[in-house]
Amino acid sequence: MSAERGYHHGGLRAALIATSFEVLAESGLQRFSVAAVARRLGVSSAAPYRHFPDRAHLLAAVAAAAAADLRAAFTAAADAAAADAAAADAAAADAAAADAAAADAAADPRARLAAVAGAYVRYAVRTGAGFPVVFAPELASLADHERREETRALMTVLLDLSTATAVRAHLDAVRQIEAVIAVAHGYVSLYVDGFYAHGDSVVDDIAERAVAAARALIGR
Amino acid sequence: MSAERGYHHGGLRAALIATSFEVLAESGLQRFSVAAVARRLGVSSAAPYRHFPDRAHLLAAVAAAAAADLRAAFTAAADAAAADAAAADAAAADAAAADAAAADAAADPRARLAAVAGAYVRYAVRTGAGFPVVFAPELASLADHERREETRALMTVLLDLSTATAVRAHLDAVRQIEAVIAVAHGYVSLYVDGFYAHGDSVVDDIAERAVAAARALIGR
DNA sequence: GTCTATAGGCAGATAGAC
DNA sequence: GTCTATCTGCCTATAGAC
Repeated sequence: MSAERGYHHGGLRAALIATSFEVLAESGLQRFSVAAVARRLGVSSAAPYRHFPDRAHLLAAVAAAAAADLRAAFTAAADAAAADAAAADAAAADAAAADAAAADAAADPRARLAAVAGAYVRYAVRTGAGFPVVFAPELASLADHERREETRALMTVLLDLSTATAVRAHLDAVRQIEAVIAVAHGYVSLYVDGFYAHGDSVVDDIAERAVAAARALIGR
Repeated sequence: MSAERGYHHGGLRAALIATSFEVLAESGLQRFSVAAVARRLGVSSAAPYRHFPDRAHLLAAVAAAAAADLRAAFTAAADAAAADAAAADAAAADAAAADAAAADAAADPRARLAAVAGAYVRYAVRTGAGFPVVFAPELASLADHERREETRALMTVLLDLSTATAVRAHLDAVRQIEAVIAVAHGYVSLYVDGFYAHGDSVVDDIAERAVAAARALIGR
C-alpha cells in the first residue's frame, strides 16, 4: 500500500505512532521530537502536522497505545505467572491438574501481581513508553477520550490485581500497586539513565530482580 | 563580597554549581542548560565558559557535590534511624540506655539501610541531582578525579550499610542496595515526572513509603 | 497529503572588546 | 573575568506550491 520511504498517503498516521515508540526508546520523553520521527520515516518535518495538530497530540496518541499495550502485557504476565506456579505446584501430579489450576484466575494472586513488575520493565525499556509517558502532565489537559479510557482501564486492571492479594483496605491496595510500579520503574529509570550497561541480557536480569523485589514487597 | 546580580568576579564558579542544583530541580537533567543557570545568576550566557570548558564539566562538578551530599545524607539518616529504633526499644527504660544503644553504629542495621531510601527521596526531589546525575554516562569519560573519588566513597558507604545486614555474599549485598535505590528512585522518578501532585507533604509521604518498601525488601 | 521554505526560539560554544 | 555579538544547529509550527 505505502512506499517504504517518501510518500505514505494514508498510512502515515499509524506509522507516526509506531515510529514514535522507536524515538522514545532511543531518546526518552524529554528529547522526543516530531522532527526525529519524520526523519526516520523519510517524510518532511511538516508532514506529521497534517495528522496531529502539535507534538502533544501525537504523544497523547502514543500514550493511549502504550496504556493499551501495558494492560495486555500485565494480564498476560499475570496469567503466565499463575500458570507457572500451578505447574510447579503440580510438578509431580498429572498435567490435567496443572491446567485446571492455571485456568483458575484466582490462583496465586501474589505471584500474579509480582509478574506485573517484570512485564513493566520489559515493555518500558523496549518502547520507552512507561508511566511517565502514559501519565505525562503535559497531556493532562488534552481532552483525549481514547487516552483517558485506556488509562482508566489500565488502572482498573492493576487495582484488581492488587485487591486480589487480600489486602485489608482499598488504600492498601492502591499503595501496594504504587510500590510495585515504583520499584519496577526504578529499575527502568536507572537502566535508561545509564546506571547499568545496556543489553538484552541486562534487561532480562533487571526484570527478574524487579519481580523478586515486587514479591518481597507484596509480602507474606 | 559579590553582587547579587551582574558581576561575580571570583565567586561565580561556586555560584554556578549552587544554581545548577536549582535548575536541575526544576528542569531535570535532560532539560538542564548552561544558559538557564547563567540567566538565573544574572550573568551573560558566555560567563560560565570561563569556569567550565563545557556543559559536561559543569555537570561533573555538580555530580561530585551531589555524591558528597548524598553520602552525608545517607549516614545521617542511618544514624538517626538507629537512634530512633534504640529509643523505641528502650521507651520504658532510662534515657542513658537509649543513648548508649544509639551510639552503637551496629544497632539495627536493617533500619539503618532502609533509612537510605527516605534520605534519597528527599534529596533527589529537592535538588534534582540523584543517581542519574551522579552516574550520568555523558560524564563517564571525563577523568574528573573529584567526582570519581566522591562516587567511590558514596558506593562504599552504601555497600557497608548493606553488608551490615548480614547478607550471605557480596553479590547479595550489591543486589540488596540496588533494590533499595531502585525503589527509592522509582518513587522519585514518578514524582518528578508528574505522576503525583507536587508539594512538600507529598514528598514526605513518598519518602515514608519508600522507607517502608525498603524495609520490606530488606526482609526478615 | 506531502512537499519546500521559512519564521522564531533556544541551546552550546567561540571571538574579541573592556 | 565578564561583557556583547555571533555562528551553528536543532526544534516547533506555519504558509503556500504541487
